[in-house]
Amino acid sequence: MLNSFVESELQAALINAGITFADPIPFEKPRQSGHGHLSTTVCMSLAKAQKVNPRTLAESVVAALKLDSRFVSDVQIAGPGFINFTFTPLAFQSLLADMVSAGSALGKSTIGVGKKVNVEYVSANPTGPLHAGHGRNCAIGDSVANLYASCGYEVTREYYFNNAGNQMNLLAESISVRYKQIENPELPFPENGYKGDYIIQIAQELNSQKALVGKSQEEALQIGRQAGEDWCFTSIKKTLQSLRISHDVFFNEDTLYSTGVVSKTVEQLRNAGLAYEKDGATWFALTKLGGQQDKVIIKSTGEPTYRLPDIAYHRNKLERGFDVVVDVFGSDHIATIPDVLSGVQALGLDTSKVRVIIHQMVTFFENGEIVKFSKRSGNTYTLDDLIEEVGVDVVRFFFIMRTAGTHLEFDLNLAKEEGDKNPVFYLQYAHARISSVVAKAFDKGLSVTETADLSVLEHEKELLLIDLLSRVKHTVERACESLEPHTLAEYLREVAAAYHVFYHDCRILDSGEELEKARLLLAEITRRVLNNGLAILGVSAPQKM
RNA sequence: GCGCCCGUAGCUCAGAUGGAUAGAGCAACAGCCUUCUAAGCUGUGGGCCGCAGGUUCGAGUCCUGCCGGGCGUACCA
Repeated sequence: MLNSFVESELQAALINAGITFADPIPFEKPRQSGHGHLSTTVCMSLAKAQKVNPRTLAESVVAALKLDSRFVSDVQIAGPGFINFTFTPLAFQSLLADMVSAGSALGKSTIGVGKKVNVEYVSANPTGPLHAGHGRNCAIGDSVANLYASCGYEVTREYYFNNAGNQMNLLAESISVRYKQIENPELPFPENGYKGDYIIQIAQELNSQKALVGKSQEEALQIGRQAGEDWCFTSIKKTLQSLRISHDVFFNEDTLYSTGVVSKTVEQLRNAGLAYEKDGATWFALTKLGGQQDKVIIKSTGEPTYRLPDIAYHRNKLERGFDVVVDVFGSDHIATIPDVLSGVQALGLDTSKVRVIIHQMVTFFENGEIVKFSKRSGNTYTLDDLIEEVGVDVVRFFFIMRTAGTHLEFDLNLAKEEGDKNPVFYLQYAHARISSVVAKAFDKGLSVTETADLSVLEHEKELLLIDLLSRVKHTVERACESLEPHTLAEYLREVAAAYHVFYHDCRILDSGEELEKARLLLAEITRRVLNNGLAILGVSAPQKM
């Protein structure tokens, strides 16, 4: 980035002025072109502590500033105390040269090297196919995992497979009734049972295999339950596969019981005086930990509530030695997080390693109308349906392009539009355009030459593009650290826009022997940035469109 | 009631750690292809950044209180 030409010099100048400034120096890109290429507000933010006028401080800093005039052509103090820098084309060319020599490491960071991160996402209950709304969790989680990988972390992608608990009983019950209804259609279906057609399908399969013949009710439920779990697991995995998502670990909830982690956890909470019996249930004394109210962790029926296995599961993840443990949850799970973290902390584990992404819900719109989906009504709009309708690239991009904290309006009409209105195509088109030029250059015997003379790149649009491209690593790091993949999507849109402008104003092929090579290389670097970025978002980068 | 999230252009949304005249896409209007992909580019119009205080040299951004919407607030997950 352009910062690199002035950052250490500014530090030195500040020290020279008797000021030690531990934080990184704040830089920003001025909105107005008259304010140079880069700006710093460091004098304004330091002025108060130093009890000096910010402009005066800026003047003494600038006076002490020893900059390389090959790279920096102008330094101005402006407004209340901004220092604005203008750079020479050589500075930009040098940034581009760095990106060329970075090779396959372009846009990759090393901030996570040697660290292990676990990203848990999707984690939908195996009680049915993934529905369209699940797509947001899938896309966010997978992109975050990709971001961590791009930053050098060793990433474990994990799916918490909730195959124990009440909802599985309900699944078994639903299948069992559908099975019996084959003989006796009048039999009432459980009011809160899973009403989707897939339940009928599973029941019919069991029937055709005669799997329940001669079985007791209890055995039948068990078989139905397993059949349901298997069906859902297969269905979910298939959907994830078409979304280009592959988990390293499917963590089965029931192993928390079979390995005794759950009972051990209850025991520890009891010993710590944080669990007690009341009304036949076991309660978690959250009020002792600053919570609003105590919560049940084992029901009077003897079954645990979701909190207990969740605590045990987080304990398990932390004990596996991850430096960072990321959870991706929908906002409907928001209440559980503080409870679980309190529990984990009470067990003596370091919860500062846990980072939670909470995304808001998704509303699907079509023809200006809200489309309502109810998993249990049978009128299920599945993620498969959505993928089939709009394509994987659109699904992944639409779910990632907004900040997780806001409600997402998924415009199905826009998503289905295969043209300029659709924001995904804007990015892909830029990539395809570059690929096309590179291919065309190849046809005329010209290939991308990494040793091209970059000194011919002086056009304003070329410099703007280079400036933007040089921010790729920083953007990836920031998106990763803030767990906000949408900032990468936004960045890529800017890159595509800057390329389109460059492409429009600066002819590449036949622009002159040296210029042609240099511009072709610039285009290729842009292509790599787009390609890598799209890969992080799980979107394909087509050669042709 | 309480907790968390969100209120920015007609619509959908961006707005780095507080910075200079608040941005993009869509929609509307007007231009640009005998030349590398017009799925592109350029221009015009469009705003009490929910409201009211506060902190600050400076607030869309931080604090408080309202108003409006969402999600929670289970011996469901």
